[in-house]
Amino acid sequence: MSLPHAILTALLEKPSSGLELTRRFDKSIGYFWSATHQQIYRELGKLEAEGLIRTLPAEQPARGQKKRYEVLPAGRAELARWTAAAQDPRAMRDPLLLRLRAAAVVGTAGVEDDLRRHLELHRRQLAEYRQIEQRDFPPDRDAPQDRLRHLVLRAGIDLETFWTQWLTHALAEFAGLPDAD
Amino acid sequence: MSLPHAILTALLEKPSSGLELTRRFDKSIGYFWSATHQQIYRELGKLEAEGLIRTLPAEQPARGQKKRYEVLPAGRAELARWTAAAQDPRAMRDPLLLRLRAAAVVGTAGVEDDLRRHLELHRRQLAEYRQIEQRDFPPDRDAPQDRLRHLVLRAGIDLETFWTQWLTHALAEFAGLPDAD
DNA sequence: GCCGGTTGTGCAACTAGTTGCAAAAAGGCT
DNA sequence: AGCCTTTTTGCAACTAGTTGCACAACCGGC
Repeated sequence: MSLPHAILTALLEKPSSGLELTRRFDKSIGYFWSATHQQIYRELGKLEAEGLIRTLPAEQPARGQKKRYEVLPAGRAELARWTAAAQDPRAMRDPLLLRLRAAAVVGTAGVEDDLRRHLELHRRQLAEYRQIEQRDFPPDRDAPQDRLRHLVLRAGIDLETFWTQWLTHALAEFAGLPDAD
Repeated sequence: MSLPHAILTALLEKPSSGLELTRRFDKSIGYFWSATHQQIYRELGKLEAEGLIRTLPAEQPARGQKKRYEVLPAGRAELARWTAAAQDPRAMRDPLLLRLRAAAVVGTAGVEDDLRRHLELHRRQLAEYRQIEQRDFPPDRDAPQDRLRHLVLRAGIDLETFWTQWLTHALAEFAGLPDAD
């Protein structure tokens, strides 16, 4: 039940059309909660039907026409409610770790290359986060909103750092393993 | 498409009934790929229909009767194929980080308590992993299977370590924030 | 010998997320 | 004006995961 709240957050940060939201879910918010444009359009429809958001009037509404949405008071209230409510951490599901478990049983052939590829991807993501940090969070700014957002970005940075380190370690381990069958 | 392969891996490690699998998905494999018993039973049916696993004969099959499954050669081949195939890392989705983004907009009321709760949960999980490490991976054992499984466990340990550190840092940050509204 | 809890299996209906495709509008080209 | 491409929105059908419940067997106590 997080997608609607991700959208409410994004719209509160800045009212947007479906496509603009889609773009923003490819970065920023999307780094922590990814979504495709179909999910977004469908959810926008639901949220509007529930009275949590509305389209900004302005232009005539027609197919292929930009519709900009903004959050209504009820939407903000719902987001505040959800934010304050306790939630259990979601169960982990990581295909890569699963694959290594499988490789322990059926052999490691082919895995190493993909580990290298993943390492490269995580390095890239880490570099991107670091760039954002430099751009958006210079040392002097510390309004509460900035500190919270910086905290979230920090989690991203530290997670990518973990993956690059772990993958490096894993590849070193593979180098010491007998040949894959 | 990972659940069937998680099950194949578990069954190769040890042939089991549906319930035994369910129990093992509450620990071990389940730490990296969680699944409910309904998912498991359904998938066992599919895998059997596809000829990747079969029930061990032995007892008479009846409702409420333990059925033990084992992996057939086709199943092992499919698992090897999947293990070797390249896969993209899955997009991140973390409700907690999303909540902090939302909190930056609608206020931090109520979040802090839940952060503390999460910290406690992650600490517990970390302690459990460490115990497993001590029990299953004494310093001298280093068969390739053990090294791979240890590597996976290490990822779990490092991830939980990251979360406890990050949550600790987050709570410290909260302490320095103006009062939540 | 049957009664009630536990064990083991499973169906049905639901929510969440993905994939493939298409249609309306806008803008450029000639 | 007519055509082509890109932008923006959206439907439909699918796969994956969750929730709630049901039903049979088995196991103990009385």
